[in-house]
Amino acid sequence: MNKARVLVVDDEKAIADMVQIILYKEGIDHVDVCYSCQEAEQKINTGIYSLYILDMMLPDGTGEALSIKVRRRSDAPLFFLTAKTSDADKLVGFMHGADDYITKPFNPLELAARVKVNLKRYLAREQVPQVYEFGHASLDVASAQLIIQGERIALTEKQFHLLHLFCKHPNQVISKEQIYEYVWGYDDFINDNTIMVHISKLREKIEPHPEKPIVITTVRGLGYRLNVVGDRT
Amino acid sequence: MNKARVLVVDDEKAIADMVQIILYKEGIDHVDVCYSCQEAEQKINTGIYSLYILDMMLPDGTGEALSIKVRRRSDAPLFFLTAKTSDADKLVGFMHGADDYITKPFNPLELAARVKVNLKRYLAREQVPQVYEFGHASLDVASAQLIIQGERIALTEKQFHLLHLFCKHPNQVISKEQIYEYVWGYDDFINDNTIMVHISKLREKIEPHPEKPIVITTVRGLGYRLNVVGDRT
DNA sequence: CTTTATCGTTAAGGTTATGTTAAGGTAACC
DNA sequence: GGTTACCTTAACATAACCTTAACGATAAAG
Repeated sequence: MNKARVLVVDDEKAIADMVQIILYKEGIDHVDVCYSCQEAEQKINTGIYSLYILDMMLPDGTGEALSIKVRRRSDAPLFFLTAKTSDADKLVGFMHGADDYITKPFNPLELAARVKVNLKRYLAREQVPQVYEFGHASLDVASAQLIIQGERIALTEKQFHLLHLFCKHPNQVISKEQIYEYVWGYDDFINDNTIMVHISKLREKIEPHPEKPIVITTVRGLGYRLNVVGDRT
Repeated sequence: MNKARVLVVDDEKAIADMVQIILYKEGIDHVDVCYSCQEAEQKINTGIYSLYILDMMLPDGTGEALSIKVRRRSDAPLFFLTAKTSDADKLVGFMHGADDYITKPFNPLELAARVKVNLKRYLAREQVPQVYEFGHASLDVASAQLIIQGERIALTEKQFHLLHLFCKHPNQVISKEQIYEYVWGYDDFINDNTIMVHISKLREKIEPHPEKPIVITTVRGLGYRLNVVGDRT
């Protein structure tokens, strides 16, 4: 939700700013506001937004006209803001292009709830399968499998958790205490050696030459490190 | 839109029937109506609906409880009907599971518009396959039958839901908790072993060599996985 | 209303993969 | 060269899993 970007267009500054504040309180940091169609069109053309809130009546155009431009750039959810006086017949037409509509004056909590529902649904759709790349291999988290040259290799539970931990913190030295805490949990004490054995078994699967590890290297006295070249964390 | 099926649950017969008529006028022919949770649960479990409209307060339960059961079977849009007196704080919580909420008394045109918007979006993205293919077999969802080399094999209810869950998330490790939640639900506690027995019986039907499973493989300590690509474990 | 069949669950016994331990070995650092 | 930290192999114990069979509930058939 935090990476979502919302555009609010309303010529009444008080309302536009209020919407911004409401959404900000809901943890949506990027809320852009503008007060005219002209301004709005430029921003719409960037296509970076995950949700649009458009007033129906603007001094230099209509929200409906704007919505058409939005739909050319994006299929993100689109809300209309409308005065309560507008007759209901119109709303059916408006809803054709919109995902929701809010009548003024509106309940801030309702607005927030509707925005969040739509954002969640929209953002969920673009979630990609989580795959970490490192060196010549990659880890498919969903299936708990290693992928090396297209071949899928099974991992045991401990091996998977171990590798998953490394993938979450690439190029970082991870101490045995951290490993122990993440993979085994707080309660039990286990032998140092247990970790080493598991590292060893893991290296058999991911290292081209397990006797000379380059993917997971040991850092004496500190821990282990997963080496990733093109690191995008 | 004509193939859409909508379920309306409200103990006030007048309202439920009115909703049915409104939607009928909009060209939605299949609108099922029921007046209690008990009735509703049976219909929900069929999972055939493309949209749900649930009253919050029912004589034998809450709409929220029903929504949980809906979400186990379907990700179709879900509306809440609520009395206007309900304070707005609650609505935020309710909206977590819902896609929209309507306050009574409601504007028929608004209801129709909201339903159509959500149906359109859902049906457009849906393309829920009626038949899932995996390995040498496939699952026909409509008839709850396995198809192996043209031969149709019956599945029991639990076997079907189990396999359906796997088909929805191919190549993903599914934990016993997830299986339990989807197939059995929150209410009861069941033995781990129950799941194993059902997996076993399912394997008898779909595996070429049940003693050496390749379609549904177990991932020790994590769960089970349906393998749809030609990979071995 | 009784019988039959089906299905889901439980219990028991067997199997195996997996994590751990222990022991001998190797590389790094002073 | 001695000490420390780490690596690897193989054996072992066991938790996790699989299967069979029996039981009880529920629905269908007689």
